[in-house]
Amino acid sequence: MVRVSRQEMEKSHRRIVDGAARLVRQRGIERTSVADVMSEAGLTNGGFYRHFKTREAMIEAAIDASFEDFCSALEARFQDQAPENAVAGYKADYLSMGHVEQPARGCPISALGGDVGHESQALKQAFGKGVRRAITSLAQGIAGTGDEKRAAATRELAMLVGAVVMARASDPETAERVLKACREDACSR
Amino acid sequence: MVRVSRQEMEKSHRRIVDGAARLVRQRGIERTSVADVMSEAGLTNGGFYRHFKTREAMIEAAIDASFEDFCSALEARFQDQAPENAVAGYKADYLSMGHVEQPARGCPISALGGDVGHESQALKQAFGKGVRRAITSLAQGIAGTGDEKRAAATRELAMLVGAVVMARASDPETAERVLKACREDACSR
DNA sequence: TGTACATCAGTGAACGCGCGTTCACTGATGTAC
DNA sequence: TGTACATCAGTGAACGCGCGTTCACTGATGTAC
Repeated sequence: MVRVSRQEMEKSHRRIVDGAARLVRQRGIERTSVADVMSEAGLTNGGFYRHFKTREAMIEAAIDASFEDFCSALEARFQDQAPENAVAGYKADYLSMGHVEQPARGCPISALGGDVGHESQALKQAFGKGVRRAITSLAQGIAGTGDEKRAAATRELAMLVGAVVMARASDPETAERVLKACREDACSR
Repeated sequence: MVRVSRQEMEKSHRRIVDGAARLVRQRGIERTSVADVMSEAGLTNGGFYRHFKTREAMIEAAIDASFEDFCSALEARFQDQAPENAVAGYKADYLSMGHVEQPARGCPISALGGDVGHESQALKQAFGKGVRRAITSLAQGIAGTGDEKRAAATRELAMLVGAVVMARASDPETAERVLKACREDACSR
């Protein structure tokens, strides 16, 4: 089988993007090769350029997909429960060893932030858009008004991101301590 | 000139480690090649293995040197001024665009955290040691007692790290907003 | 609806290129007498 | 202190290897009549 229908091609495309979104969060952007992504999608490397002009274009799609994955889940929390509970649950999940050990489906900010810092302006633009969306979502569950609400959500998110980045980069014992300290945050409870 | 004296060799070693400590923070661990580091030290790639057994051993030395650089500067602040002023000054510098744009001499946690998350246990151990040292230093300037003091310092550091990671990975406008929101932190003032 | 033909999704090999590491070599340094 | 020799810091080329990208090719899909 060589050529597939347009429908099949769209499915392939989605498999490629979804796989890339998981792989970049798991392994990091630089350790995710075109061949890895294609193989994950059940394809071979040669066909990649029917879907993307360059590897960087795929990375951008993967960043977008990661934020879509993650932010839509966060937003859903606010549909299902009271704002305080939504934020509390979010923080508990975010600051868990499960999240630290499984970045593939987790927050793209902690998983990709360090990497994107060394990437092009185009990727930073895509990432910044995701960051603003995450702040907007989180602000729904924070007390305060207008700008101050957004600022408080930004600080909250910064603490979560910093905690998970430190935890992932440290030995397990230090990681646990960092998470624990941040779970005890009295400031926003 | 081919062989140099032991004194000269020690100087070479220091140049290699210091250069590596700057390069990894500037470009990231994966984008820092052995040849880059040697060239920065005024040497050629072939001589590298007189100084380190593997590239990873050099990365570990670079992590240690980065934390030494950074933590000793932080500790010096507490020698020179009152604890509250020391922390306030530290936070202002940390959350500046200057720090965001110049990672080379800045905090290794925000610069390397994302990278080290994908590295070996040995590197995570070295990194975790640095994280604990940074927390200990910062705790000097935080109110509270014992464990709670350390926990508060950890949260503070997490917010700083998260803010700079997000700022570096975002477009400039988003970066400025994130930094500003975190500078307004009312919690620990 | 059927036929003839152009299109193009996917294959698998090949291309340069940069990387970490190895190696034979050089000649000043360090040491033993 | 001088001499003879072993050591070894640094050089520069070479090695495999994995990577992003290109390419000729295949044959089912989509289209025009």
